[in-house]
Amino acid sequence: MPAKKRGTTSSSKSADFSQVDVARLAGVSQAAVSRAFTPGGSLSDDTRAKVMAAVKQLGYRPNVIARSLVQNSTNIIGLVVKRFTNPFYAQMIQEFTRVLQEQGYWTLVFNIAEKQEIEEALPMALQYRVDGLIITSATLSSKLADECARSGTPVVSFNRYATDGHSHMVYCDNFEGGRMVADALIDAGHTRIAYIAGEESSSTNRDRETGFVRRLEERGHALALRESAGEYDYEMGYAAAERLLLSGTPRPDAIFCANDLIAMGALDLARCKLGIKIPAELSIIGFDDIPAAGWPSYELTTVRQPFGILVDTTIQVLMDAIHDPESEVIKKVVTPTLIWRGSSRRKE
Amino acid sequence: MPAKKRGTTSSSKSADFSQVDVARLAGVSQAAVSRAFTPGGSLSDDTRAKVMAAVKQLGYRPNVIARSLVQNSTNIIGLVVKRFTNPFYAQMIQEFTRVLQEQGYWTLVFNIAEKQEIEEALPMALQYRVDGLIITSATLSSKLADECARSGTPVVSFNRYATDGHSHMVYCDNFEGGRMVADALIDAGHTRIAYIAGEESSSTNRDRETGFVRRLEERGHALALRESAGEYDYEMGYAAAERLLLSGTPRPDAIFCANDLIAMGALDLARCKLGIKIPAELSIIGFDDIPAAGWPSYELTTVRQPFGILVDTTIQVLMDAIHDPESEVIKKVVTPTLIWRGSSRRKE
DNA sequence: CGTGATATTGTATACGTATTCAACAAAAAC
DNA sequence: GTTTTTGTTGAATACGTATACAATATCACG
Repeated sequence: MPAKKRGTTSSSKSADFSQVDVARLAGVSQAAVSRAFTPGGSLSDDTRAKVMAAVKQLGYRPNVIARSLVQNSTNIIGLVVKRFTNPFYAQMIQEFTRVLQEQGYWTLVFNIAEKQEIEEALPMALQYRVDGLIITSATLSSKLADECARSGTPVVSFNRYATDGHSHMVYCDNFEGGRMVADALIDAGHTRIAYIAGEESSSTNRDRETGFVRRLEERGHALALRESAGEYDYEMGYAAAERLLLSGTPRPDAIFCANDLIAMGALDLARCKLGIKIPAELSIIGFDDIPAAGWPSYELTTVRQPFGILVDTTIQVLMDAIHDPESEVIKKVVTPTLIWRGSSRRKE
Repeated sequence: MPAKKRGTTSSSKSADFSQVDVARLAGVSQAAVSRAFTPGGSLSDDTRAKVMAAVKQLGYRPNVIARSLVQNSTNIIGLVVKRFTNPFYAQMIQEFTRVLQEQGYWTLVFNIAEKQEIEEALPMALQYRVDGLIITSATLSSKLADECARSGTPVVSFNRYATDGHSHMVYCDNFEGGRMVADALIDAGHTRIAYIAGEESSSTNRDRETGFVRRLEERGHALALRESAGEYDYEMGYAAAERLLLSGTPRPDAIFCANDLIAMGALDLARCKLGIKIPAELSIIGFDDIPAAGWPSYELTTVRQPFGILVDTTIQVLMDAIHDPESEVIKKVVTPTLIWRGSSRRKE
């Protein structure tokens, strides 16, 4: 049992040892103990050994919070995510935490449901003095962006535009992805082409749709039908497809869906509930290339977001910004790839 | 531009204001500013107003790190997860961060790949002085558990046993879940029953399998075949099912898979590659009830882990432990439910 | 007006670390 | 042998906050 207790309230945590305790036991100064834990700290092998012996004997562990206070750097990155049922984002968190850890950073997750909740979560992240922020599925208000800039906290917007003048950006070329799908469907001979939107207010949806529709028009086609899922999830995609396919108008022969989950919902509805042959009677194309898109039950043609590259790039940009706070706004665009699978007809 | 700069190195962050700055501007003491941010702090309306005016003018934001240092409490919970491709765990993180936020806590994620990495990650969590720890998909070595206990950091093991004498536990009754599946398959008239294991070393796999096999034996049946996926993911399940179904021995008429992802892999292999009719020729049952299990393309019969309850219970246990550090080890077992769907035959 | 209770405020200190500065010792250079 | 360089060390201070304690000011009540 530790020889010393601190704190008076019963709810306080048990005693931890400080560098002072270690120093006393080792017969050196507190500064020496600190230097023993500082890479490149000036310390003789002799005292270092004495310190380490005392450290081991006490089971001392440095207090990162105290270090963060004096060094004004926490080694923590704030990751703001919108509530995700989408495997794409689950995979993202997975990947972000992993790569950040490799670089010696830890991830504090802020989970926001409503768009407006970011107004509360982000100030909290700043209060924790995170070294940097990654924002997915949300856009910073200019007021928030200013606060980040003022506190010197670099921000990278992931898969979103940011026009605030401070945030860096890394995103997939959604516009180009939409164009690819338009070309693919026209080339395959489709004539009644539909689109199912995801979350209407998201820039990803806007860009995918705009690229898609523009390219259709460039090649003399028009969008035959449009429906909105409202969210990027399976159930909403299923329901939207139902509205689309039972609307009474002539059935489309191809649907481009704003993401894979929506596409899988649409595919299941068409195939399982309406008995439509995929792709003979209806082509369906998604966006993201989540793992399930490649499963034999779906064989979903889709636009692959190279998320390994996206994540790595995002973290690289963030690291650069942390080490050079004065740098200009960086903007990296990653090009997606069309992955041909069995849910869409090929060129004849 | 802030009137004052701190730090000397070029890489230091921009100036933030401290309570001292606010106090000077408001013409009060630093303590008064602190009290203005302390709920129930003794302060007159007059000075409070002066403080708040200065706060607003400067754009002051409290430094949670400094507060954590003096209060010896960070309001951060460490969440240790094993690298997850499994949607079940993605959903968990989602849910944990959400509920913890509702309770005023933030989540620091530690992502470990290899079992042994926890030996590095966990001390780090302790260095950050987290108020509590939730451990999923891993077991604490007794050495680590001791360190947590010594530092007074409560630990809840999620869906794992912990015999270290300190960790609390919340888990689903996997043993009972296995029994349910055995009963369901026997009642439906199956005679050649197989099992595909997940990660062999996990207690979840062991319990599901043991419950399953024991119950089979109790009712006079034996396990006809056994194969191991090795991991809890789709690809491994697909491959394991291939080995199982092409092994040359008479084909099983039912397979219980250690989780849904494995089951979906097995189902896709059987149906799409081998052309086996599900459930007429082969019943498949999974475990977890992930969202995709209910999709019309799979209609997977499965054992539902009530993960909302699991998460809520875990956090409740953790909160209790934080507020009463001297409490005995708590162990909560949640009972799963069998969800009947189309991938398995019903009783005749 | 006096007295005690109460509310408000400031001073001083603590939390655990990193780091500057000066002191000193040892070694190297001459 | 002296001077210069280099390497080690401790004392002192700073980081930004919370809080115990003492010192007031305010008020109620007689």
